[in-house]
Parts: sequence; C-alpha cells; structure tokens
Amino acid sequence: MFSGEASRPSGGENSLATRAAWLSFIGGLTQDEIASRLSMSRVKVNRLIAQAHRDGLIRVFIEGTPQECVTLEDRLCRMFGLSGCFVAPMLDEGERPLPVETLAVAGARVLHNALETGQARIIGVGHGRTLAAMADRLPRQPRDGVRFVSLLGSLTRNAAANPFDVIHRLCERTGAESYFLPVPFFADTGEDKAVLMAQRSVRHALDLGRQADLVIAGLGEVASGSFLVKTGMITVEELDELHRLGAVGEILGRFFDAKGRLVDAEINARAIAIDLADLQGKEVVILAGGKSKPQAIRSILSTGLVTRLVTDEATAHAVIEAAPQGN
Amino acid sequence: MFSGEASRPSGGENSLATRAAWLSFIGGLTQDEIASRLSMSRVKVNRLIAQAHRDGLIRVFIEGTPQECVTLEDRLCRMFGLSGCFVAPMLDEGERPLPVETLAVAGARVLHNALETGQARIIGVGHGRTLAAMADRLPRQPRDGVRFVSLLGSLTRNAAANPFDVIHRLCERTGAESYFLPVPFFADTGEDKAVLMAQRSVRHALDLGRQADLVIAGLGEVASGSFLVKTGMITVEELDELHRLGAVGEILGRFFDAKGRLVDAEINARAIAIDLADLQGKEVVILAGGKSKPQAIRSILSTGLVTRLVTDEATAHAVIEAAPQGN
DNA sequence: ACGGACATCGAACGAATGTTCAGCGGGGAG
DNA sequence: CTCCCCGCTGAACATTCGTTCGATGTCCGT
Repeated sequence: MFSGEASRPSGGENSLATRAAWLSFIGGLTQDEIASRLSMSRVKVNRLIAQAHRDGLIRVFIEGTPQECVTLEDRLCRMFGLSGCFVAPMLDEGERPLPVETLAVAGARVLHNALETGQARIIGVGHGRTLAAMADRLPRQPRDGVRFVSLLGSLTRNAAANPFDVIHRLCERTGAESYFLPVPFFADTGEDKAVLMAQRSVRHALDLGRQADLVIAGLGEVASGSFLVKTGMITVEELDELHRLGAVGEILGRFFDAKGRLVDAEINARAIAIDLADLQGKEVVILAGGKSKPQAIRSILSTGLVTRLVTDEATAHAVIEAAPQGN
Repeated sequence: MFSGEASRPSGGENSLATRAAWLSFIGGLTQDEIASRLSMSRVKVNRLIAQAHRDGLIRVFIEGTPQECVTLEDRLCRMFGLSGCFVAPMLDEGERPLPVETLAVAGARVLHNALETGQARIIGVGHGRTLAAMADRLPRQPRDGVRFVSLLGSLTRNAAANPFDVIHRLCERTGAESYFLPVPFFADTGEDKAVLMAQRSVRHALDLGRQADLVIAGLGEVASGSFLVKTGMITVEELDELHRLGAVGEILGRFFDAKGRLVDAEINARAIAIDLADLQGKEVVILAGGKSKPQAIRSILSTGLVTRLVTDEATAHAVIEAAPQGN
C-alpha cells in the first residue's frame, strides 16, 4: 500500500550528510553553527552538504508560473550557446499564429532594460510587425546620447511596420536620434543596389549600424501569408524561388535555409541592408514566436549569429522539441 | 469568508523573483551571473531571491533520513505496530516547545509523496497549526481527481489554522476539490450537534470522509496554553473537566486519556467530527511533536488507531524512553 | 509648485561559503 | 621497518552572499 520511504539505505556517512543538509536548508543554520552542533569542522560540514547536493538528496521546488519558462530559457541558452534568453508566459490562449502582443511586451522590457542601464549607445533595428508593436510598448523615457539606426532599407509601399516606422516610434518615445536608410527595402536590380548603397546617407547609416552595440531584429517567414508577401515587398515568383532554394526564414532582409546559410536567391543580392557578417561580436537580439517560426528560429540560432532570443512559451517548446539532439 | 489568499497580484515582479530563484537554486548560477542575465544589479537579484524566500516560493525537501532517526523510526514502528514512521532530524536545539516548522516540512514531504504516487484519492484532513504550516510547505502540484475533505467542524472564531483554512490552502496548491463542514467546531449542546450533523452538506462531507484513503491529523494537547484554549474554542471550565477526567490529548476534536480511550467529558459529545471508529482500516497519519506531546502520542499510538507518525527526533526519543518497557 | 514622506537603488563592507593545499596518519608492499 | 600511496583533515585563501547606508527618485498632500 503506502510504499513510502520504508526501505531507504541511508548509509552511515550519507546519514551525516543528510543531517547536515537538513540543518542547513530547513533549519536555516549557518555552517558554523552546524559544525559546532555536530562537533566537526566547518569545512567538513561544507563537504557533507556538497556531497548531499551531488547525491541528489536535496530537492528544490520553485513556485510560480514562470518556472516552466525559466526551464525553457535555460535549455535554449545551453542548446544554442545564447548569452541570454527570455521566454514570455503565454498570454494568448487563443490560436493566433503570431503572439505579437506577448513578444512586444517582452521585447520592450528587454530594450527598456538595455536603455536603462546605459549598456547600449547605438542600437541597430530591424523591421516587422513585432518590432513595431514593441516600439509602441516601450515606456517613454528620455535618453540622451542614444542613437537608433535602421539596418535595412526603409521606404516601401506599405507605411505601417516598416523599418522607418519602427525607428520613428522608437525615437519619438526616447527622444533619441534616429537614422534610417532612405532607400527601398529591396533594390530592383543588383546595379540599382550598388548605386543606392553608394549614397552618402546610406553609407553613413550603415557605418553607424556597424558600430551598434545592440541589434534588435525580428524573424520573417517564407510563406504566402508572410508579412513581406502580403505587403508586396516580394512577389510570389520570388517566394517560389526562395522555397525552391530551401529558404526557411528571413532576418534583416536576408533569407536563410534550414542550416542558417543564406540562400543563393537573386533577391538576397538585392537586399539593401547591413551585412550579416558585420553583426559578429555584437549583442544580437531577435524577437520571434508563433506557430510558423520554430524552424526558422532553430536555423538562425544554430549559426551563432544571434546572442539573445525573446520568444513565447509555446514556441520555445516547439524549438526545443523539434531540435536535433546535437549540441 | 475566510480568504487565506491575501496576496496581491504582482505578477510581473513575482515573476522576476521566480526567475531569479530558479536560476539560483536550480540553475546553480551565481547571483552575479543571474544579474547579468536578467540585466540588473546583483543586489537586486539578492533582494528578489530573499523576497521569493519570504513569500514561500521556495520549497526544499531532503531525501533520506539520518541513521539515528531511522533507528528511532524502526523502534517506533515495532513498538506500536505502525505501518510507517518519519522522524525528522531535530532543528531546534532551542527551547521552542513546538517544532512546527520541522513537522510541517516533514509532513509536506509525506503528503507530497502520497500525492505523487497517486496512492490517495480522498484525503481526510484535521486541524491545527502544524497542519496549516504543512499546507503552506506543500509544493504546488496540480492533481486531478484528488479530493480533500475536512473531518471536523470548521467555522470558528479564529480564522487562522482552522480546518477550513487548512483545506483551503491544500486545494489551492493542488487544484483538488475540497470539502468542509460548514458548522462549528463544537456545537453548543448535544441537541445542536444532532441538528447540525443532520445537515445535508455536513452528512455529505462526513460520508466522503468515511471513504478517505488517507487521513492526516494533528494532535492537540490539554493545557492552558494549548491552541484550542488560546483561541477560545474551549473554556477553562471545560479544560478543568478534561483534566479531571484524565484527558491527555485530542485528535480530530475528541479528547482521550492516557490509555487512548475517549474521556467521558461533555465536550466530547458536542464535537462535530467524523467518528474515530470510522478511521479503522484507513491509513491515518498524525503530525505531532514538542515537549508537551510525548504522552499524548504514546496514548493514541497504543490504541492502534494511528498507522503513521511524523514527529521530530527529540519527541521520538521521549516517546520511546517514557514508554512502558513492554514490547 | 513645493516639500516631505517614502520607496528604490547600488556601492561598499562584513559575514558566510567554497576551494586549495600542505600535512597527517594508516595500511600495504617491498 | 621503511617507504610510498592514498584519502582525509583543517588552516588559509578566494569567492560569493547578505546587509547597511547614503543618494536618488517618486508619489502625494498641503
């Protein structure tokens, strides 16, 4: 019946360890006090407790919802060598494919922190709905000496949620200076791109982008329902080509495949944006979540390009579970 | 109503505390590392962890029992024919008469185990400070299909540590259903008791209690400083009568003498609680310890009513040593 | 607006904890 | 018996933790 702990070995030495651990963790005594109570040196008490710890005699439970999230964060950090990770508790029980709201709040918190602590002076910014929402969620906080710079072309047919808009909102809320690229998202041809990239204002902004301490970007998907397609940034033909070449996601205007390598699509050569190689060594944060994103997240994380991930609980689960066991 | 839950929402801050605590205790990170990961100062991390500790978000169990305690457990089991026994290493060298903390942790461990292994579906619950503390120490663990039922009257003048409160906390932590008797602890007269016992809700709860797989109760003492007296549940006159009749302890609202027999006190006839005879054949666990309890423990154990004892080391010693040498 | 009560923050310091290392002693082989 | 090996021990040191205190910010009432 009640098969409790009737048969527990409890070896001699182990017994002392248990007692020391009990006094320390539950009794809240200091190791010195335990030492004198058990008539041994403090060092020995320390060793006993360490042993109890190694032997798994100590079970710790942490209350609270975010516990699961923290678990996920930890696993993601270790799995992909991230320097940081934030998994937001799911807000939207509903099946909206993009938990924009959740990510926006979480991202705003991350950015707010970075600003608050003055860690970042120049901040590179990507594009996308999530980033735009994040900018909206950022508390107003005047920040002198901070500069936001867009890392990609700005002018598009669609006014909402383009890089210019994101930058605009950010600088409005912080009073920071903002820089953006007064050129299209994608040039029409490779030659056009060269011309546009040569513009002084573009060069200046890109130079600034290369000096950024912190980069915040979203992650685009490659699907007919994707943001880029729906807003007419890329055509269905281009989408087809991307699919054919195995593209699974997009970051800062560049499309990459399941291994995180840039695909050889013609459109990738026309993107007017900072070179991804220039991000090496920077703190690169991406905000990404939703049912269609796990694979793209996994791919880009595996490259080591990204140092921080902000996502939601469901997506974190999906990323971890679908990940190949390696690394 | 007796709302045991006075905690403010504080989702955001509490969430941070949980994260910090998790990273510290489970992740094993140093506070510096946590600070940099959460982008805050180390001092703040320290404060968050301290807060988590204060709020009781952190539960620690120690597996195993020191050898000396195992010996005591074994002797108690054989001496009183118990099916199980748990002797907690003593914490309070000091002179606190009631090692509530120790028993609470130990009891929580026992209950946690019972829930974990799914051995108990319906659990009868008594009253008292120790049980209330135990409920507080129980880790949150959603358990479907488990029902807690109070075995005695609930409504009293004192809001804290009454059966309702214990039940309430337990169900809050496990998500289980809870049942309690919406009547006083003691009826004013025997007739009142009959009326109250006839209430459908009372009958229903008591019926459920009779089906319990597991019963967890405390052990009350008969002294002017006892919990029941101090909270005004029984008067000094009643206490005197109990003394005169040789009462040495109380379990589930009934007072018994040194031989474990219910005393013929008038108050015993007014207690609104499950009949002790209905506990026959059940797993009955009692949590009891402290300098004033050994005699009561010995008496009740000698009846065979109790199948499991959770106590502290000092009390275990006292129970064994003062026991009549036989067997 | 002003000022005061109050909360919050982080540098700094002392306490507690974890780790290293030289010394000790027992036991086995030569 | 001597020597070496090995594990244990605790002093000393290094790291981490917890608390205090003054500074700074925030809220609210006059």
